[in-house]
Amino acid sequence: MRRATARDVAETAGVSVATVSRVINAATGVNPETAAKVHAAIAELGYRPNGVGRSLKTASSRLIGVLIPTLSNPVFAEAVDGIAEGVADGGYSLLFAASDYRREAESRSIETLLRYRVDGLILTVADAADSRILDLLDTAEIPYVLAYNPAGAHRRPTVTVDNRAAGALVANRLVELGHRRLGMIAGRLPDSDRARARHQGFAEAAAAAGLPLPLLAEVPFTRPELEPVLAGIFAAPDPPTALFCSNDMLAIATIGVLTGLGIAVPGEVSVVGFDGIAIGTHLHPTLATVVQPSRELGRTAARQLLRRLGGEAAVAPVILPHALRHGASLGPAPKSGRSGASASVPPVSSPEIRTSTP
Amino acid sequence: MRRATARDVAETAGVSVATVSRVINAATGVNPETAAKVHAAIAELGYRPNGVGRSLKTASSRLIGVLIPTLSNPVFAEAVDGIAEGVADGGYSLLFAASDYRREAESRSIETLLRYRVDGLILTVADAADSRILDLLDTAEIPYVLAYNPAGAHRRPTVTVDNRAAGALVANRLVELGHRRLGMIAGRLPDSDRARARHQGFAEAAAAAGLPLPLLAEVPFTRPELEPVLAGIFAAPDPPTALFCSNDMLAIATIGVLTGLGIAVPGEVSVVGFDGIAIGTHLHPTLATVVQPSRELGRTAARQLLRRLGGEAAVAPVILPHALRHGASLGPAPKSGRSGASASVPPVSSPEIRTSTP
DNA sequence: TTGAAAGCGCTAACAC
DNA sequence: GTGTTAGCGCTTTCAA
Repeated sequence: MRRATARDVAETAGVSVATVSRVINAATGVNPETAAKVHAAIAELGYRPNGVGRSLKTASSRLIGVLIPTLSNPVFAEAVDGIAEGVADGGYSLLFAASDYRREAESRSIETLLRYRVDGLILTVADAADSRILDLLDTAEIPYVLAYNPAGAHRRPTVTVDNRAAGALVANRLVELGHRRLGMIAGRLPDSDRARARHQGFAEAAAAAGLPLPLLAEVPFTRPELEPVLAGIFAAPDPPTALFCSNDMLAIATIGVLTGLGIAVPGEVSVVGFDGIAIGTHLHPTLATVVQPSRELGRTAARQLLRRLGGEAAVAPVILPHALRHGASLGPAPKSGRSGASASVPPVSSPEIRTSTP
Repeated sequence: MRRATARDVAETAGVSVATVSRVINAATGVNPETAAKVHAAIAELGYRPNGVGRSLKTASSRLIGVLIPTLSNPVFAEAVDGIAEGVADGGYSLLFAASDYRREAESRSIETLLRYRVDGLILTVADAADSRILDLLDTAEIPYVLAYNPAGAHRRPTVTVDNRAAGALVANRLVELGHRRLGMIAGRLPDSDRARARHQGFAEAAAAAGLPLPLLAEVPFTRPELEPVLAGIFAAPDPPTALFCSNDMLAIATIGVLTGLGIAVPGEVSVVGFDGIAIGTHLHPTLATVVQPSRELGRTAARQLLRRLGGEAAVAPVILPHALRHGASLGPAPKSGRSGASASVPPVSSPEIRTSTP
């Protein structure tokens, strides 16, 4: 049976389609009796307004496009849950896509979302400062808000934390605990401006504390082969006593591999993650990490976008607070490491910055 | 600047809109030179076909609606990732909604998805056997495939595991380990037919082994208050020595609360979860659980739906294999429990069913 | 308060 | 191989 249209309703109710439209849209100026007839017809026919027809006419789809790297990382899943919450108030629905951290997929997915004529977009891209597709969105004046991507010279609207300060916070905390040889395990830096900002803050703070340049190992975001990487690092002389991982999933995998290699965490090496995924507190050892408020971040991004869609001019970046969560994966530098060099480490003091002030 | 339409492209290229449409849709029977002119015009104008117009004309949106309880549980996040993978091949996009386990939200969200004229739906509902909204979908002949919901007398297409057999598998394994007093912590049974099926299999197998009726505690799916529940259970005489939780998130929370109460896992009580979320193997203690292949489940649901959309008649339910994953949260029954009754437990043997044969 | 009619952007007959 | 045209379902002037 053909789906009922407004025209069918009109005929059944003995009115015109214009009146049906008015009733559906709760417009004023409809005789209550007429409205009742229309409602009766709607119920009788099981009529459901066709949003496609409406979109075509009104040039507004009530759709928000969402693009994130992957739902398999809880940090993004939680943010999307937050976005869904945030846009529901405005009566919007979510058109979803995942890029799997691939830049071509990023452009392709956004193109697809645009074909559906989404009213706006919420995106986590590889690099907010260097993105052809964002340039295109700017040119076409298509409203969007970034999530997680750092604010910067690009002046693009985003909701994020201060990744650089957070990276520095981790380095300073490690220094306080007596660590002198630091390392960072990160997803490929070109694929993540967040990871880059975290690394920058981390390296800068290490330098400021008079430490040697932290070791840096870049791995693919998807299915990273950590075993050879970590085995290599810890086979070399003077290995790091602390590793900062650019996200929690990586940190969890790192701890697993280290343990498998017979390297004690945090006895021989401390591990700190980033994101603060909920499960971290239940791990063994519990995961030390920088917590960012993902659900709130998603909600805020949604709110910002709706504001923009509501007519407000370009919205400013929002920097949400982050915090270092202590965990059992983080401990003091070993007194006698694999290289026994730690005896020469002088005590170091560093500013007590645990939480950013947004 | 107004968005370019096919008409603009036609004028720029000096052809008709019909030709533009043919070029866009890679139709045969277009002179290569003409096609080149059209492509040039498309590039010049930055034209992007309007999917809304197309949908209206073709009565097909190339949209799949997805409704799940929440993305905060990795079991669903992974499935959605799988769905996204699965529908991408067919050129479909995902319209996403979360019900937060609330039945009203379920109906409301599906109604919304239908307004967008999705071509089909992939859903996890509270109860597949008793759902007004599914009745409606059946009546309206709107293609859908359930995910996770058990197959049953309702004869609705679904992709799932044999939840009842899996529940029995857990009970039998517990019996093998000498447990005689079993308990189950579940999300509210009316809100989850999966949890009900798992409970049924669990209770049946316990009965078959001659055990007393397992204790059952139902808690809300969202932010369950486990502390008073568990404190109550373990303050009573003869508390269970093993708890089966209806999902991994609940199991993780349960272990946390038990530990906080000073009850050793698995020393005093064993805990087994359900879902097999990836992180489970990194927990402390590692989580014993029934693994279901979530990503594959999502992919399969997508494939089944596409098949249905491709013209095939009603698709049959698909039962994917499950497996019991051992973990440190599961151990033998304590020799001398809090009640010292275990000495009278006779040795029990049970069938060696570890994996279903789908 | 209600109706008639135009038209949003596209595709698909059908004609040439 | 290409153009003309009707119309998908809806909203929205404009008239009555």
